[in-house]
Amino acid sequence: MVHSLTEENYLKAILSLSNENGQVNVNHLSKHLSIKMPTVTAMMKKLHSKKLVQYEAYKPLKLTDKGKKVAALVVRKHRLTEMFLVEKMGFGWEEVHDIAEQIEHIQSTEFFNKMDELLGFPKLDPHGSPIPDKHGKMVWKEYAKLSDCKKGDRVKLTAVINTSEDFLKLLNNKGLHLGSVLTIKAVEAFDGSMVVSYEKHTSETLSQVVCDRIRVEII
Amino acid sequence: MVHSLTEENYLKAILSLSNENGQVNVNHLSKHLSIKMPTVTAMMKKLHSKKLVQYEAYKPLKLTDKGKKVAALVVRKHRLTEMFLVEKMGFGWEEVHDIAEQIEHIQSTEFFNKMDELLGFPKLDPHGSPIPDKHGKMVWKEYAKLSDCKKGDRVKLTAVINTSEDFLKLLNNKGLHLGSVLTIKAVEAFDGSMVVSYEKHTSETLSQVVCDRIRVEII
DNA sequence: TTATTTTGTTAGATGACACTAACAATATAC
DNA sequence: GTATATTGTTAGTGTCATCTAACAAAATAA
Ligand SMILES: [Mn+2]
Ligand SMILES: [Mn+2]
Ligand SMILES: [Mn+2]
Ligand SMILES: [Mn+2]
Repeated sequence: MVHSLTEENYLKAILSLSNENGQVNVNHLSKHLSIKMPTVTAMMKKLHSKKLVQYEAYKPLKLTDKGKKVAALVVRKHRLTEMFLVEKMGFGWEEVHDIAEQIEHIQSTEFFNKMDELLGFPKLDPHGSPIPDKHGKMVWKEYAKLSDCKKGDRVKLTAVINTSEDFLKLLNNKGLHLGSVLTIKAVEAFDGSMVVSYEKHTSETLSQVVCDRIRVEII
Repeated sequence: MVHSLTEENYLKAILSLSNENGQVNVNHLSKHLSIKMPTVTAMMKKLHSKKLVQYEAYKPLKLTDKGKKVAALVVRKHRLTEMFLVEKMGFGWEEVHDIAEQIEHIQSTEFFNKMDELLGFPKLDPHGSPIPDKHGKMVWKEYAKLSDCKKGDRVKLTAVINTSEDFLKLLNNKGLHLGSVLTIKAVEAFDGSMVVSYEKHTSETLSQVVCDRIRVEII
């Protein structure tokens, strides 16, 4: 069966909210999608009747296995697209999310399989997030938040948890990218900001909001 | 202003019908799009109110200059996409139309400009049709129909007027492609079929329906 | 020139997806 | 444990793009 662009966006949103927050309710979803709650409720009933979502009034939302798979396959198309745009078309990692948000709804398995092949079957997208396989299987390697690290830690930047243009441009401006190796020189108790050094940068300050969205491997 | 996918498809259809048939009426459009006439009438009123189509009840349909430009820019996106799929992604010319039909509606000028650049600003798509420029300007070089040629003519295949998978597979099966140089050995008066030779093929028969859809340059 | 066929319009309905207003249930604060 | 705030549902509307049924105009044939 094929699903509408709208349905795909709802399913993807539920998957991503449940990955980051655990529970998902109508209100979260409503805010995340900028769609009013009554509309969300109506769509949940529809997706429930299609057996994509477990929905009971006033209870938290859950994807069924079927719904999880559909959502993961949309995520696959999104992340393959972002990778293709960066690796094969020369876009910056800060430019690709909005385009991928549209292309993820193209209906053509050959198109995405060709991307996959041309990219050499990548495991991660340009922001360090895992690309689900053809069956919707996704392996999330558990990384640490930069904001949870301590003074003196040496860490490698492995993923970013926000793909907005503004956030990624900030990282570009500071010369930070996936693979950057940082040393934490100080953690400010007052505002949670960190002073770090990496490559040619001997002392850069990152605010807590920024550190919260950066994932690292401690090395 | 931005136009819906549906509106874009109507505008493109009017442009392409007026290029091939001269006049366009509600009935043609209805058949071309497989959409019932009352729906087409309603959309013509809407596009008229947006000043994209000149519409008066019972009169033939005409694009305004504004409508022509919008339509041509959709055609540009379609043809750039087809070219990109063939040249950069390794698809066959028979596989790309349906994918391009979807991707032509992606909203991102940078995406299509990047394609254009990576392709080296091509003038023609994989089927020999001209790619409109950024302003919607399209130059149609006037080619002859193969079916209008005479016995003894030597011609170069320059374009195909149908991009259905079945038609292009037939050409693939006969080893015909853009650039093939054919010699017309016979024209059958009975059914309009032609016997031609080219490359390693000393004698192939092409039916009139096929010859009608092939454009050539006489050399 | 009248009859028939083809083409086009109007009217009314539907499904998908959004909204606001009003009310109801659940969670939190006092 | 009641009061308040938050979250969620129901009911009723609206827009977009589609449809069918019925009728009307224009083109074609007899
Ligand atoms: Mn993204
Ligand atoms: Mn999307
Ligand atoms: Mn095409
Ligand atoms: Mn299209």
